[in-house]
Amino acid sequence: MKKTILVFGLLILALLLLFQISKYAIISGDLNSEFVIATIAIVFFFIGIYLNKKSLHKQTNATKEIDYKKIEDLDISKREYEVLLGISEGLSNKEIGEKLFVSESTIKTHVSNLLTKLNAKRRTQALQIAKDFNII
Amino acid sequence: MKKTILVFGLLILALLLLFQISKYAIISGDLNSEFVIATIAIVFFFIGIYLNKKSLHKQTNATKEIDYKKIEDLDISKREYEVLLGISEGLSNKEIGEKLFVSESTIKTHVSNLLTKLNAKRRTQALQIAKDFNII
DNA sequence: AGTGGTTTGGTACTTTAGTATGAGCTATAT
DNA sequence: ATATAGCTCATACTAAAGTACCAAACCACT
Repeated sequence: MKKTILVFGLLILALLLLFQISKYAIISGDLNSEFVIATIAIVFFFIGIYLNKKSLHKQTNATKEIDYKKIEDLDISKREYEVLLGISEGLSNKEIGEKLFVSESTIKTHVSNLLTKLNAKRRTQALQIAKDFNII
Repeated sequence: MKKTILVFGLLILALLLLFQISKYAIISGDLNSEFVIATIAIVFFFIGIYLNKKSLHKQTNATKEIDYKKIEDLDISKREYEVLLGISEGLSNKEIGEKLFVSESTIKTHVSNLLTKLNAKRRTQALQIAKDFNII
């Protein structure tokens, strides 16, 4: 939000600056009006592209970004979240245990708690729910 | 490609038109130069936004589209693909069977064949691979 | 020093998942 | 007509996954 205001502020400043430049240029006859207008058109054309790319990028990223607040709301601990990531990579409990240097029993406990917190019956369902919540 | 050429052609035409309009407007003194320049700036600003939005939209859709050719390449049958979708919804074999009106045994067969074709050890891994291949 | 939350891990058990194999049934292409 | 491929289903089995319960160790906070 603050960035948007800043960008538009700079945009207005640039616009005013171009006004003055073009006025003097046309009056003094140093440059012809076509050239000034073409320059302005091109500059604003690319400003439009640039701003749009930024805002669209934010949107697409926003849907892909992880909702860390949701993870907290669901009361999922750091370790449980690591296990969830392991599941999303298609690993077995044993493999997740090896990756995190703990026993398979521990992973089972984490998975069981995760399923309760995500209100899922299976790990595949947990993945689906986690995706809906944008936490993976 | 053809559309791009058309759009840029129209863009150039619009530019030329604006040149003429602005020239006459400034010479005849009907409009002041600030107004003309501001109009041009705004018009091209929005043209930039519009064109960018279109091109970006195509890109984001392309990456999300399902690669049906890849499904064929992997030799995945229609029924097997339906089972894969069931898995991605987090359903159990039994639930997938109920959804497709076949027995759990049948689903097990399909799943087993799917895992072989996707070169996966588990259904969760199959999901991960299927996502990489853009087939779900 | 005690409390609460997290992490760890074990046992014992039930439930799913997955494999291997065989077999019957269709539609379709040769 | 007879392969061929896909879909169906069953049995019997092994391997994971998941539940329930318990308990110890740890860390941060008061």
